[in-house]
Amino acid sequence: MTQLDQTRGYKSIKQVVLNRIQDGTWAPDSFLPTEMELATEFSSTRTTVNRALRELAEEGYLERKRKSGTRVLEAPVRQARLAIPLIREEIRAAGASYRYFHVSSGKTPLPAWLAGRLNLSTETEAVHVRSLHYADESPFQFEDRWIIAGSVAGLDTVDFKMISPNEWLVQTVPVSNVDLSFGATNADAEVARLLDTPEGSALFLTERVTWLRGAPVTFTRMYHAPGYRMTTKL
Amino acid sequence: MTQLDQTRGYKSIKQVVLNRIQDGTWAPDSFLPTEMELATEFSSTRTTVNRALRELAEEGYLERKRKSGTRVLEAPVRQARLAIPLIREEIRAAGASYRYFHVSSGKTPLPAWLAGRLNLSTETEAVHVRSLHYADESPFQFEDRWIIAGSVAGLDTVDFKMISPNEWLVQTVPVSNVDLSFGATNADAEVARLLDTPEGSALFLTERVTWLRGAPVTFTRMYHAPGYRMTTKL
DNA sequence: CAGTGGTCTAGACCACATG
DNA sequence: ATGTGGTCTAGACCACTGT
Repeated sequence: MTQLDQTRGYKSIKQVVLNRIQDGTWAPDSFLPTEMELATEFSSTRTTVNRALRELAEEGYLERKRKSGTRVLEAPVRQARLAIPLIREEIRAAGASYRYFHVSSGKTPLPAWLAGRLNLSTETEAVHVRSLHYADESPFQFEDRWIIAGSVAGLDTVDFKMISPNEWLVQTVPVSNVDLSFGATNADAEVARLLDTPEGSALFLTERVTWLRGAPVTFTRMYHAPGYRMTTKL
Repeated sequence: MTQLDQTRGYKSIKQVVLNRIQDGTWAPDSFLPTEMELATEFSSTRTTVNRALRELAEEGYLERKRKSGTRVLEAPVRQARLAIPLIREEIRAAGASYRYFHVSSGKTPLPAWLAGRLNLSTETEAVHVRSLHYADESPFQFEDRWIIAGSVAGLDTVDFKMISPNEWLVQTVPVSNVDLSFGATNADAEVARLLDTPEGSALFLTERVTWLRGAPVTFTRMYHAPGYRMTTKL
């Protein structure tokens, strides 16, 4: 089937295997030869074959199980990798200048819908920050954020008129777990005003819950200005 | 800083390194010891340390360069992995029954905007298929798809009244590359009618270009019914 | 129990980036 | 020129799982 695969290395093995899947040599749901057999065929070692197959499995093409072997997946579970940059970086990367604008902030008990969602008491206090992110003087994103009081040290002393909550949290809570949700929503009167768009415009909406060691730290709704696209390549 | 890391293996090394990043032992923008040094510290080999660091780099925590070494990234470029299931599976997984409905199909030259986007001549012929995917008798997604004539064998003999283009393509073109784009759009009159929603509703929109060996095969716009959410974890 | 992938070791050479 | 990560080899033992 394949010939002259004289280039060496796990990458070329990956490519050959992918080609054989694409051209049907190894049909969906069928099993590949064992690592040992492939190592012999490619005049390589099992270690190298293993890396090639392991990566292909991670990319969603193969399923590997001890004892049974390596199987070609029928409908490859395609995975997209989304990069989630800081908004400042995202805007800069698009070649625009970035500006942060503070709309409002203050301490308040969690609204009931959010307390329920985070599985916290409605008496939990939070800092509610609303802000705008501009790209070249056009509103790019409206950010509506709650930060749970007591979840992060130093929260009481931050002035969100000066620094965006995102930037501050990234500095303060370097690594955490995140739940993301994407959807669409019609702009209500206030969001429309803030984003300088007609009421009812379809906005791309991102919701994000950040957890630190199992406890929620912050919940954010981000409303993107009309026309925003989130893209990915596989 | 860290103690009693008696568990062995590249996974435990990953965990220890992550902990040291989180607790500030290795601050952002600072350099880690070399693989050799870490191998000594963990009583392991460079191969094993290499795997741990390689995976952490792939997950966005580290940047590795020959000669300079391994650096802790300031703001980890968080990446989300989105699973892109077949819509039939997505609906079934949500516990609803799936039904496919054919709206229209026919052969036509590519519209200019699409030809430009795919870098093809406007004289290129394509099959244009429009269809609906129902979840429990509610419209779930409207699919507006062009399939490039000649890009796939057997296209002329398929009856898209019987099989959804997605299902057919998955069977026919097992492996391919995909560009994805997500956004929001207001429902126009026709889409509103098809999805049984008021005109102007904010819809979550997915656009997808599928490539086979560098040539475009199909372009799809998928309009999701109001309320649709795409979720993931980091 | 036996077969297959998962991982580790010890050592080597190579590729690339920096001084 | 030199240091660091990138990868390969050859061999070994282990862990899971199907029979």
